[in-house]
Amino acid sequence: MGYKHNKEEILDTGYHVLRKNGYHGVGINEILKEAGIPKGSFYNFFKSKEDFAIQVMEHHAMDQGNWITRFFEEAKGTPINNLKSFYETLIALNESDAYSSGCLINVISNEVGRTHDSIAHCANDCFLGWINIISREIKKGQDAGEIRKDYSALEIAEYLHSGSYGAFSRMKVTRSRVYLDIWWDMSFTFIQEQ
Amino acid sequence: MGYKHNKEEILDTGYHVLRKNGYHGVGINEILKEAGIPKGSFYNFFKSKEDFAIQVMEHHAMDQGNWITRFFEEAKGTPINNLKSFYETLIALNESDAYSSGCLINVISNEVGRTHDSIAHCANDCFLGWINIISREIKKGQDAGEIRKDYSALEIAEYLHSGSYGAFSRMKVTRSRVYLDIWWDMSFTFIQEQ
DNA sequence: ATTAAATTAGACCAATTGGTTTAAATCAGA
DNA sequence: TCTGATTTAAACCAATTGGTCTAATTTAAT
Repeated sequence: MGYKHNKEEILDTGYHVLRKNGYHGVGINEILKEAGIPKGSFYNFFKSKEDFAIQVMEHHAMDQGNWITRFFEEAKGTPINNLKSFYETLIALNESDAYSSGCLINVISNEVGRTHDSIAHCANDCFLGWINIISREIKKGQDAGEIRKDYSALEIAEYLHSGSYGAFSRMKVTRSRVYLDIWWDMSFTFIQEQ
Repeated sequence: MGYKHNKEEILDTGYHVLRKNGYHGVGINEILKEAGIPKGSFYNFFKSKEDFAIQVMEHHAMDQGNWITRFFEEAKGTPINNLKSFYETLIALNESDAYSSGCLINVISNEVGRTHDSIAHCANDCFLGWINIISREIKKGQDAGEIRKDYSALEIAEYLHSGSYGAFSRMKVTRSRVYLDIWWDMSFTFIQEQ
């Protein structure tokens, strides 16, 4: 049967609350209330708030990583078209909260990346995981002659990652996807084989 | 003679402290201690912490805007080379704190852009100011035949802004400029006239 | 020199912070 | 069914949070 509460659901609540409020923007008590668990359970599962945040990040990174992998597995188009629709989907996902939140890892790492080494390190690991998956599809695009080869697949993946994250940050202050769309259009023009 | 303390020096301290710790990562008392002013003076100058943060952001945006303007005025090269050395300088500026902080406006807006509308709005205004200055140099580059013309100067400026900010976020979690360098190299390859 | 406004100083406040503690309840395995 | 570990529950803690308040001091203008 198991106990009343389990880590997964606390991590899930944590994802939503931290993404919206950031790390210092929300207290443990509010997370507890939101998740409907007592404080004793929380400190039974997590040794500190920082530990909690890291586990939330890792959990989300895994979920998201699986989602990206599946996306490319199931995608029916050519590599560059799959990449285009991947980012289009990623952008569209932000409509649900009026383009106000952005990526959990980006929010947290920008906030406390300087003061919490372990969180900065964890964030980078999360990013690298996603970037590696995406770079494989880029490699396919290069092999198919769709994507330019003067930069490596990994470099292009890093480049797309940086670009999209900057545009996501801009999305957050404008509450609109227009800069993401500019980024998307220009990026895919730039990386295609001439 | 004026009173003992003035707003400028409090705003200056605020810039450094907020850039390092974020908005919720530092309390007013610590800012007060750092700036060496009593609480009464603070609430005489600023009506709230949020008001303070906004004024810090605006003050920094103006300083930085003047610096960018002067940079291009004094730059001796062709437009695209001026832009290259501008971003190179911007990146190099982050060596002093081991690439751990990044841009104040980016940090604050990512942290509380969702929960503090006025801060999000202010951040966007700050960005637009800088982007406009940069886009004028891009326009010169287009007129000189150095920069591609299939996107407007403003679009390219927005694109460079997003890209660099994403790379700055990555800088923060890796404590290194490598992704900024990748971004720099690729971006200038992409935007140059073919 | 007088005055009113601005500034300085810091004690004070209720609310909240992350975290600890203790005890009861619940579980899986022998 | 007994046992030891895990989980639940919430009272409790010192420290800190953003902010208020009052009084003293300093300033610039009259």
